[in-house]
Amino acid sequence: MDQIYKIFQGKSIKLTTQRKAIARIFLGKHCPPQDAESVFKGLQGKADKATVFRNLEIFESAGILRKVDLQKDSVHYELNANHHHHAVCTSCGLIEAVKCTFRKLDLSKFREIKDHSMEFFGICKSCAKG
Amino acid sequence: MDQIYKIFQGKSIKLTTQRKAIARIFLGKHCPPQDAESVFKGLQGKADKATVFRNLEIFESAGILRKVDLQKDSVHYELNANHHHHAVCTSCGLIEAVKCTFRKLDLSKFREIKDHSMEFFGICKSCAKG
DNA sequence: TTCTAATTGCAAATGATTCGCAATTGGGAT
DNA sequence: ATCCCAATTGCGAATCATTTGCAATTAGAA
Repeated sequence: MDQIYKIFQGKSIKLTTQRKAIARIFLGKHCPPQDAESVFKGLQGKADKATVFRNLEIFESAGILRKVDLQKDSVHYELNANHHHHAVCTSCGLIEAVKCTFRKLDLSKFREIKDHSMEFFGICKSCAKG
Repeated sequence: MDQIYKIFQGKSIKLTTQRKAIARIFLGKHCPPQDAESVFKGLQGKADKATVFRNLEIFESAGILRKVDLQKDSVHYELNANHHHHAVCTSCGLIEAVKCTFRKLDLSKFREIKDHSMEFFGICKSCAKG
């Protein structure tokens, strides 16, 4: 549980009960990327939805969470640790974690790359059978 | 100009004036990824915005366009040809095309990968100077 | 414990995208 | 070339994710 406090260490963010509850959700084992709606539901009334949106953004700025783009209608976030990517089944939504195979690239117009996304879309074995 | 007709060849999509106008935009030289709003503006009244949304989706299903995720608030599309990726300047929005450096990966739960995204976010040289 | 700036909840505002439906139109059949 | 009809369009209203204003609450420093 003090994993939660560790997360906020050194960040100038007040430790509100809402924030602890939100962090707790992302700290769950194998927690898949979450959007505001799913976090809000997971909170079962422990925080307002606007508060969830506000904090997802704050957590991202603080480096606690990172944005994940799964080509869904809403923005997803996950813990910013154990850098990896995702394969998403476009049929059932299943998400599998994927190692990063990113190689150096040379860009003529850029000074510095700070982040990158790399997601894969396809059909999982289970849906392929159906 | 008949490049436009070639695009629709073999697809069961009616060649409306609106669709030709939309296609023409994407066929422009070095056309960066466009969202519905920018396409709509580019059309200067030649099509309704709902028509733009509908056709971007139809074009994508037909394999004419592909979705690009630039971590902006709206969905962007570009011509589905010359497979490549993007580097986006998070300060000024500049987009540079990037070669695909995607390597094989092994997925345990997937039968088949149909598509992938890989975008880079950073600061361009011009913004770094400012 | 007190104080104050940060944070929250609520409700209203935005902005992107979608939908319903009547009017229009492309393109095959005649 | 003309007719016909399903596909497509324009318009406006609806939806959905996300943001914002503001008064009430609260964490944490003094």
